[in-house]
Amino acid sequence: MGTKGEKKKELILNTSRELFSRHGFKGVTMKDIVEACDISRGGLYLYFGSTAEIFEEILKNEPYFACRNLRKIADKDSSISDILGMYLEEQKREILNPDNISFAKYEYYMSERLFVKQNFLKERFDDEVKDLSELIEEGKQNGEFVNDDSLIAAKNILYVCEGLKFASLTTGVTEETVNEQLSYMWGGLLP
Amino acid sequence: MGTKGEKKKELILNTSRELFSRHGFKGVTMKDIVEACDISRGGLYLYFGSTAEIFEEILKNEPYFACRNLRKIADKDSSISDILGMYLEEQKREILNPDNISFAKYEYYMSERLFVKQNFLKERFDDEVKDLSELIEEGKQNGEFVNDDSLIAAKNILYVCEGLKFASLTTGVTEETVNEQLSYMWGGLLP
Amino acid sequence: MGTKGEKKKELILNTSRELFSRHGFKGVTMKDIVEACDISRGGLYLYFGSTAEIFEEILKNEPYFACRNLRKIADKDSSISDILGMYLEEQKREILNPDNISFAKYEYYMSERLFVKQNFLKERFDDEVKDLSELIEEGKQNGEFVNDDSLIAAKNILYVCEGLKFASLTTGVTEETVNEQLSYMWGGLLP
Amino acid sequence: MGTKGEKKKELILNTSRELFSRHGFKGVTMKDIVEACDISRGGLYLYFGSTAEIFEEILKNEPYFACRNLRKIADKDSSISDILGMYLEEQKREILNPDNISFAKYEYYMSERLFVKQNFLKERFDDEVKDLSELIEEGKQNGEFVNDDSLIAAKNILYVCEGLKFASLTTGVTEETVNEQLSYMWGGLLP
DNA sequence: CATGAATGAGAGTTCATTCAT
DNA sequence: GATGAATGAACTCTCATTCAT
Repeated sequence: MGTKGEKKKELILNTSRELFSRHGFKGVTMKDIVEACDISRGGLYLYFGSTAEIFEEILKNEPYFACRNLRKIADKDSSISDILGMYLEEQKREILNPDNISFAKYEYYMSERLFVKQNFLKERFDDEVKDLSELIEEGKQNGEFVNDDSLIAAKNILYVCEGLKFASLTTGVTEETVNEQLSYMWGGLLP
Repeated sequence: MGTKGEKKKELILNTSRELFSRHGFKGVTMKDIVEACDISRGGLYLYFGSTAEIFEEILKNEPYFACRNLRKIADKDSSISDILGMYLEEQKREILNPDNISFAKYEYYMSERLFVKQNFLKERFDDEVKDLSELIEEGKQNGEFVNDDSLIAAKNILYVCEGLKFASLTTGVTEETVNEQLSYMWGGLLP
Repeated sequence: MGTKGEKKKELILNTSRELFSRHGFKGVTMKDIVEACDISRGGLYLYFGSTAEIFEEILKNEPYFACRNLRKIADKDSSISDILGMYLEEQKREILNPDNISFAKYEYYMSERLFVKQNFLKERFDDEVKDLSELIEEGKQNGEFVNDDSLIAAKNILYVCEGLKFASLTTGVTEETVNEQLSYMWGGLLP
Repeated sequence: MGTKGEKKKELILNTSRELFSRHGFKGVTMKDIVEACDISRGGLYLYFGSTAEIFEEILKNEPYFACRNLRKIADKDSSISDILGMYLEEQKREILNPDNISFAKYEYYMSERLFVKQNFLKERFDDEVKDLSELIEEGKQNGEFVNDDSLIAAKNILYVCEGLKFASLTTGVTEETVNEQLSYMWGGLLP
């Protein structure tokens, strides 16, 4: 169990996550958080000094790496294709639903100009590439997939998804377009 | 020659572009622009009603490297592959040397996401898709390329490039990574 | 025919009257007038220095005194009751339709604190009282009306109408209420 | 005793009332109030969001002299006529000695006319009509008064008084005029 | 620890008024 | 005369942040 202080911190983080997902990073003020949490202004400042601080904390706590997690929850007898299919389904969901903290995340890194060689986003991305490429490699080993370089293929999938996510925010994408693209990538892996 | 009003507008746009490049979209206020342009508060409002309005105007004026233009400047005896190669070279250049205002652009679309739907970005993107798919289709007709659906392939190229551009600003990408991805896409088109 | 200058002045006054009727006195700015007249800012200032100046000019030009005018346009064989009936009809119309310059007029005198012994409004009101009382007196002479003091009766009618006009702006009045009140006053005059 | 917040609110209302009385409704800005109260800009907004809000609150707090109250303080053996007489005396007093804030009140309702519909003024007026008509009805029952419809008669009295109050601020009214009108209305009730 | 009233800097916006052309 | 771009003062409103209780 957590102390009272930990519980309040928890409350702040959970509530703020909801707000950031809905309104983006810059769209949430300390005042908004105070009101949504129904705590006092001073109370919030006891735990966090700014929205950026809260946001960073949220990002650290984010359960990331859908690919690795997927393998854990997948049935014993799921094929690699099954797992990749589930992964792409999840990506599709994220692309089509813009009320997602990942957009606030991008916004945050854009506006704060936190472009550093080894930043948080990069770590996550690299992890994701690694695990996805291992998945594909495995599929290649057991004959499900055919491709030259699993690492490049994995990156390709992630870049396309990234591009689609951005497009979904700017120009909009239809579900059909997403399906087409996912199928196209899929086609590049099959024999 | 431009009228006095046009010159003032020009001044505002150029100065603002500089500011947005340096401080991002949300980092620039109407007041900042007024001061940087050394004009009066009211004077600015004669031309633009908000930073968003100014920013959109700047984006509209940004030169972009259309596929269509390439065909015009290409040699008579260039093959379709040559032209596509040039196009991808240009994309690579853009990915690896992002203009400073690109930061602000992504930031803008991330944070303003609820307000944009039918915009000029979409138009531009659709044009680009159309031209690129026609190019690929032509390559298919004359046997240079092999692919099922030129439209989907064109979109794929553009989404990957978008993903790479975005990544270049957030996580960073090496030239090698860009090369790999462009080759990978290229591979998907060849017989 | 008027000179060019007089025509422009005319244009300004007519257009402004429309605006004041719709938006009240304080609801109209010099800018509004400039735009509605489609003239230049400087042009307006050549003729009038402020909205108050324009408004005063409009009030001066107002064709007032409905009672006296009514008698002129009434049929030869109209009875006094007929004329009074028409007069009250007109009052009713003004009470129920708040898009009327008379409200702007009150607003103006309220906000400008132009309460002077012998002001414009007082003159008009006194004229109205005089003519209306003469009308009633005439009705009394020819046996249509019965009342003690025509002057007091005339004032009564005007004060009730004033009260109703104000109520129409603040609490609202139904047509039924207006009818009741007009009938009630009418009843006080009949034998 | 009042809480600290209530005291501050009190301070704001009292100070604003003074300002509105002196400068009218439109003549007072939030800034003026802030300065007069010697509080911070933000501090004022904690309590009220606009001058209109403050003004409405002031009007709500204004004591008014209800017919109902009169009956309570009247002698046991006062006749209905006595009570009505007292009521009209009070009205006369109000007409001839308008509070300074009355200017602002009329100005407010004149200029804000589009935004008000169901408001407390209406409630108050309706209450007053009800009580006054009951009084008259009672007088009719016991033979003191003779009239067709007590409700209409009550409204008539109130509209005349309203008209007189308004006139007292714009064109001015003499005590004699008020007396005449009150007598005239009185005459309409007597047998 | 916790509160929430209070602060004050600063952003946005409007408009009367001027003045070079 | 006529124009309309330009000015700048003034006002509204919001928020991060502090601090007495």
